Amino acid sequence: MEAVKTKSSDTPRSMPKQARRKQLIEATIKCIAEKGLSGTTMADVTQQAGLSMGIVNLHFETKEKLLIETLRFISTEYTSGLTKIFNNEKLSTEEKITSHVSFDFSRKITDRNKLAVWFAFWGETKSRPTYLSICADYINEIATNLTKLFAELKDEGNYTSIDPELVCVCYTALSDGLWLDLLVTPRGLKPDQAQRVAMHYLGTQFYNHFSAEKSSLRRN
Amino acid sequence: MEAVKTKSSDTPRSMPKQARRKQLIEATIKCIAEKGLSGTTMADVTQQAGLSMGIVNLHFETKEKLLIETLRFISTEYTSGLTKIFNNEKLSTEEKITSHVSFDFSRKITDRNKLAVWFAFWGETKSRPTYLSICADYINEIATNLTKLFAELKDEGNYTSIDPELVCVCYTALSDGLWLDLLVTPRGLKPDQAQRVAMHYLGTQFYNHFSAEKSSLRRN
DNA sequence: ATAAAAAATGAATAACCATTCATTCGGTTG
DNA sequence: CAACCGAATGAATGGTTATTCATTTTTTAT
Repeated sequence: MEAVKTKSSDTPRSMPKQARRKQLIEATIKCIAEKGLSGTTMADVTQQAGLSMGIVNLHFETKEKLLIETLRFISTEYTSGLTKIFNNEKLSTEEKITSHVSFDFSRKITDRNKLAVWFAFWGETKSRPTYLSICADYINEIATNLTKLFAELKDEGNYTSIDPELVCVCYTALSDGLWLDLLVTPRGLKPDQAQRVAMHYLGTQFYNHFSAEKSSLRRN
Repeated sequence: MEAVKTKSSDTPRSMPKQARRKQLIEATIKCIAEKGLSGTTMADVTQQAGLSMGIVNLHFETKEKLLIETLRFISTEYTSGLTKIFNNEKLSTEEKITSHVSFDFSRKITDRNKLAVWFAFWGETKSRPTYLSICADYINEIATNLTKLFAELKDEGNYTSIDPELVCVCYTALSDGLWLDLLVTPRGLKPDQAQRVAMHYLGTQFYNHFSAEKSSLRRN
């Protein structure tokens, strides 16, 4: 942890409560990425935020609640981005799916700090019901929407043998697994290559909509 | 943590050193699954093993080294299983691939305790070079073998437009993502359904070898 | 300008936890 | 069976860390 991001002087006390909470959550994300979930201390987080020790307890009561809000933050960021695409009436079904994939592999989402946070929490879902519940919620929400999109495209394109639910499970798993590649082997796969791999799969299902020619691992 | 697995009386002092180490590693896996990586203490592990506090330091020197050996244990278990399949000369290429998939979704591998351990360590790879290095090693080893299998099947089946490397990346990511499904939503997807999803993808690539009819999410 | 309220501070506290090591235990050997 | 030796024990130690709260700083209201 080298330099702090934000000095107290940059963040007046008059700022809305919500903003300070966000500042602390972002410091938490950075700390989890740099020291791991098990190595992140209150001192780390507050120092990263450029604030003093007691500040987390003032705004979140306990460390555990800060962690829960951190998970909720990245979950909400993810689902709200996807919901916006899903509800955008200017987009065709095909465009919604393409946007969904682009979003999944956008810089904002595939930032390695955030990927590290996702995996850290996933690794603890078995022991913490609260984490599990938050994850189950966003997974269900996204699955519902995405399955609908695949069902729509199936109708529009007269794809008779497609099972939208299966394609949703498969795409989602693929996307999560590609995130792991981006986290663990940063010098291997790049986000745009990962995106092509995801499109390659969709191309196998909706061959008239998503061409396979752009799915090579190598740059065109 | 309810009952301890092994009483001291079951594990005489004369047992080989290697066996005691394994016993402690297995206790560690159980603890990580039940309390999370961040919540696992030396007292937890030794109690789970039915042994006394100082035992980990006696056999592993430090907690950190115990954790590293735990990651190495599950990595080795996984790669050695796959290597055995890859080197089995009685199997055809097609059978090797099917066996690989079966192994990926076998009880031994999709045990939720072990899945929790995988994700816990993945979440810390960014902050711990040792974890990263262990993961990179097994990933590369498996990718090399699996890509070879896909290249062989491509030749054997005259599939002209397949990119074996792409299929390997895609299958591996899919498999990891399905593990996440098995970990996070245990009441949803079951291992045999996950296996069908994986075969569904392979069926899109090697349609003459892996029929699509067995890829439904629902039971046949 | 002043008082009251709110936000933030950080030293002190209390709980927790990895590690140590003097002692005990169990198995082996002569 | 007695002496020995490696394995195991667990109470004690010392370092770490989450949380508290009396005090200080800043903002807002009058």
